[in-house]
Amino acid sequence: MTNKISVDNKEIDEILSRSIDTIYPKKESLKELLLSGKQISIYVGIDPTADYVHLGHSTNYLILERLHKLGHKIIVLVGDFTAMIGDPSDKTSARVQLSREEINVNLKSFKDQIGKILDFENKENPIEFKFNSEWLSGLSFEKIVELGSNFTVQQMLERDMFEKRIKESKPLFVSEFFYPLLQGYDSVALKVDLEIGGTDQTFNMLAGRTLARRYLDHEKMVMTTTLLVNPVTGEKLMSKSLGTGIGLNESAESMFGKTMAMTDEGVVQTFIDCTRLSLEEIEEKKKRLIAGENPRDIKIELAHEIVKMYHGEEAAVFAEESWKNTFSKKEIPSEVQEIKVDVGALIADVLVANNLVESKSQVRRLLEEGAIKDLEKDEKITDHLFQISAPITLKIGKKIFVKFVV
RNA sequence: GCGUAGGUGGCGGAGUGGUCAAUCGCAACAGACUGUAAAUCUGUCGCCCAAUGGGCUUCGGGGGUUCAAAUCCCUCCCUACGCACCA
Repeated sequence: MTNKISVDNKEIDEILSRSIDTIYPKKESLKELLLSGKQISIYVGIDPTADYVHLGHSTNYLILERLHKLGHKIIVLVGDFTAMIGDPSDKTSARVQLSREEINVNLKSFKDQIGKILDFENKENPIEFKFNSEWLSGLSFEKIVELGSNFTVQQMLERDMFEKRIKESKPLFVSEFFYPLLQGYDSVALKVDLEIGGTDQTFNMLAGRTLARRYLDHEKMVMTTTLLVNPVTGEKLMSKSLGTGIGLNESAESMFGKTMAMTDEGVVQTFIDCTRLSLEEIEEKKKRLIAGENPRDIKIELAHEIVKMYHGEEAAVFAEESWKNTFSKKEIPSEVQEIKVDVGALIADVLVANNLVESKSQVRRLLEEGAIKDLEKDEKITDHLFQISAPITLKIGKKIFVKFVV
């Protein structure tokens, strides 16, 4: 296959700097390779246990999109084998062995979400999918021992994460040492030229670099991308556990709302990492912020841009309108989920039955705190025996809106 | 294998027979203030019950002692540290 490779200097420079933390061995080497006109192969790994992809992940895919457009070969590696081993640091969760079907379901969900960024339908330069169980499940113990001889325990222990756990007298399992070995071996099996991942993957990706050199005498480069963090506090902006992650499969409204709820300090970085706007355009926004423009308005533009990427311009306009009406003008949202209930149903029962609130105790607290409001009458509901006898639109807490019809 | 210290709610970490649904911190949730931002202040934070009260299930698993156990005993599992081992 002879694909035409673009060597657009400006584009390549941007790929090499935008959202990039470090390039190994160095930026110049990769630049040289990209300018050579040769097609290179690039891979990213994904975890098949999760069908949840968030905005933080999108950074890598936006870079891949650019490389793909230049004509390079993209490989998505599904870590079905590594996922099967499970994360030993989280002993509470059982080590799940996913069936091929479950993996396929997650994979489809992944494609639906990432398909908004990467062109999976491209026939001329198709994006390839691989599963690492293909080569990892057949590895002999001998081979694994041999792989292990490429690294020292000291190297492993230097990892921050391990060092920290030793210092804190927390368990560190031998199996955790296998991770970099197996992930590194993926690079050997795939014979790729470049791997892209977040900075948290640095060690594993570099292990692959070592192994590719040993076994293939091949220089595999590594590109680490910055994680979305609050530049002031250093806290992760996209954290599933903190509930701040914005999933790519969320509705336009929810995506818009969550973006607006994001801290101001991360706006510019999010533009850089999660949108396709040019750096010049982003620079403009930054100037406006410095000039003292209300960050909220820049954030609205960000939210609009993000929603547009995943739901289209029309939905973005609508979501923006809807957000402004609901939260700035305090109007009743134009689109509210409707739930049909029986006449006389108790409010607590209904809210719990529809998973809007996790327990009746929680409903009771919300009622006591004045967090549940009848939007049409504009009054708080505090009676725990409140019965729904006529259609009613409720606001529960800050962001749940629901209409009950009888 | 031996010894020592441990295993408590989403996390960290108190509590060592009744006053413990379990101090406190973080996270989370709600209210106020706002821009559904941040910061700040206030409150909530196992589940269930027409309920200033009552019931149920929790403190690694199982069994026991007691009117009463997170707290005592037995047993099993798990972790850290030290000793031993180190082909």
